[in-house]
Amino acid sequence: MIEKKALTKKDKDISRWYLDVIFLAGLADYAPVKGCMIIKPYGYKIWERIQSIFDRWIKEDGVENAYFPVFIPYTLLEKEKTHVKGFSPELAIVTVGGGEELETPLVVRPTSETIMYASFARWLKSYKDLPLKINQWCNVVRWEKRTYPFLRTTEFLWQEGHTVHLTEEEAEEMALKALGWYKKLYEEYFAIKVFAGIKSEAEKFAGAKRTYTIELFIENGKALQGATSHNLGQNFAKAFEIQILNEKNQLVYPWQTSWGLSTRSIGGLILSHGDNNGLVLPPKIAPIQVVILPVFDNSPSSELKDYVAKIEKILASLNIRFKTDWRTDKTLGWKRNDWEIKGVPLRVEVGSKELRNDSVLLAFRHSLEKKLVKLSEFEKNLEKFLEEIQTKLFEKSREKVSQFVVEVKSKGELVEAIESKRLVKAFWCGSPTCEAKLKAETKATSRVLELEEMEKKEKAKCAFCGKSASQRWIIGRSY
RNA sequence: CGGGGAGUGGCGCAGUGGCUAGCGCACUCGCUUGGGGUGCGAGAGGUCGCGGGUUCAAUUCCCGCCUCCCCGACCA
Repeated sequence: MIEKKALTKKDKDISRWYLDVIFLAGLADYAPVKGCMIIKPYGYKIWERIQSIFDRWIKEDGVENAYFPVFIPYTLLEKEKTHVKGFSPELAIVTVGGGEELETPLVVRPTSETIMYASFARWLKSYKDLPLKINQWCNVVRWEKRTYPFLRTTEFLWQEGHTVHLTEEEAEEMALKALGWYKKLYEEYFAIKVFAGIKSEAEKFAGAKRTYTIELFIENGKALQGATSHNLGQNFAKAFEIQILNEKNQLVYPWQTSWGLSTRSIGGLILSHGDNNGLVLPPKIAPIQVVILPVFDNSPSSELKDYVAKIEKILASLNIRFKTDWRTDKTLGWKRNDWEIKGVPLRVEVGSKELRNDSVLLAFRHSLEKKLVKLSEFEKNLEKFLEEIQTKLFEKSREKVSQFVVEVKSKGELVEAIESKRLVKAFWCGSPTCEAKLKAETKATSRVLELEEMEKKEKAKCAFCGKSASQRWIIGRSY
């Protein structure tokens, strides 16, 4: 194996590796604005895959897409006090427009609760108008002090779903449903094992009653929040005076949710499956599932062209996303490396040898294994091969997670586990005071209380402060 | 906002008080090669971050400023 020119080894320096992969695979590029990035076509295609999958699910549930302005009057943002307090340190504010000082500064949206709910207040009059389910695919801006491509950029793309319900139960059900979509997206499509559950008081969204989260485990021992879903209670309804008449002709505040998934998910995808040769994309999310690599001298023979056309026809009939690499200005070895860095799940090599005995050479990206198969077998088993890759990637992810999450009982064990870059599962009291102390001493915070754990009520002691605790939380450092 | 580092062709870097500022990668053209990042030749590309000072002469020394990167506190 030839040493990659610029790709750092993943196990040697995961941060450096991560940046190398992003640039070498052509996912993104730096932008002239600090903290912002350019998402290049190959990276954007991944986002489009995510969009098409998720968009289908929400529409099936009756969610409708809409678009609200990127500018939010500052006065509007101030209406929900906890909300503005949570976001004010990271706001970008426009004070000049058309060469003149603006009377009311405009905030570049960090999220759209406020501007949407001001409209909802005007739209909703009756319980018959409910539930209202609106989603928007857009960009948002949060002026973070430290940025990192995909994982934390000043501007990022996301979807934000916002719903309004008559009852608390319905809103809670919606928040959990959205969480379920995210879990499904990560586990079944990204092939990443995740923790789905609830956030602690200290970690929840500014203005929410309750925040649900999807947490990913990353090999450097950190946890990455992959998506969130909030049960907003009636906090925003009260702040924005959303009032409706119920069946008994009483004026009531409805119950709301909001939930989001951002381009950060692409960062999680890169980190979860990538290896020393670059990106590894699961077939269900890969923009290109199969790359055909013809092998020839000088120029391809007409026989080879016909043979490749035959393979292309098979792939098209199976609805496979594929590409054929006819480039002549790059050598075979270069092209192999290129597709490996790009993480294409399956490479199909065909040259005179394969042509002669009616076969194709398959190279599996996730295992780096090669296999010579008859063309007939290729056609028959291709979908199975792709499914197997998908399954194996998920199994691998699950194993990695179980290996790195350790259960601890005492403070000593907890601190030691965090120090040795593990995520911890432990009884924890959930109090903000305890969490602040935990963070000060270990740099770790509570990540999530898994849904299955929420039901449990055991008599135990908090592993950190020793006060009574009844549930096991996942605790660790975060990205 | 605290600590550290760096600004020199597109990218990564070297270098020098003086005459024509280099190297690798990438790029263009020609040939060569092609089953794991091929090799050769020719070529294009630079206000040496900005401003000031010292000097016969500054990319090089001095002062100021700006920007970026890394490490911490804040975060989808």
